[in-house]
Amino acid sequence: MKNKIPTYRKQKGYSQEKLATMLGVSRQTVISIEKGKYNPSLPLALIIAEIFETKVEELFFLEDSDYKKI
Amino acid sequence: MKNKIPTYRKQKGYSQEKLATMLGVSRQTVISIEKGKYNPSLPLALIIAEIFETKVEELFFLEDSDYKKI
DNA sequence: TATTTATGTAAAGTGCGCTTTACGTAAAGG
DNA sequence: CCTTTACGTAAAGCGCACTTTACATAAATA
Repeated sequence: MKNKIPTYRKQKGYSQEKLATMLGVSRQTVISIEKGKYNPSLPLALIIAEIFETKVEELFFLEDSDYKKI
Repeated sequence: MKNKIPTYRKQKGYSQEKLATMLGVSRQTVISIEKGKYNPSLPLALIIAEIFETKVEELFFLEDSDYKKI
């Protein structure tokens, strides 16, 4: 899964740590999600979309590998 | 998290097993997600929304308990 | 130069998403 | 009746989402 979180985050002028605090997760979690190391849970993805005033589909993108994994 | 999956599923005339096959997951997974026993992964949620031609936000709803858990 | 801010990696632990297998129940149709 | 279809519960196992802690680097600034 790829995502546009860094773009939206910088647009708002948030650091990774600031965003982590707003989301109620660790800074490591934000880093790992931005880098695509793993996928956020659904509740977390919904909250991220809420914070950036957009939709989950606008922020996260399935890749071929995602379809195969499930 | 609550969801509208049963409604959309019945609208399409799919059994839980049929939906599970389409999603590439087990029937147990569909049952558990519909009943709210646990949340689908983000890739799975995106694929479900795709199948029902709607958005993740239309299908899944955060509750107070979700915000507290994270 | 020393410190602060922002970003990144690594590694070990916990809980949950999803699987498989098995069993139970109710409705519908042969 | 008997079988099929659809839905449901239970339980054990695996891998990943997320945590915490520690350490590293580069840029900005005092």
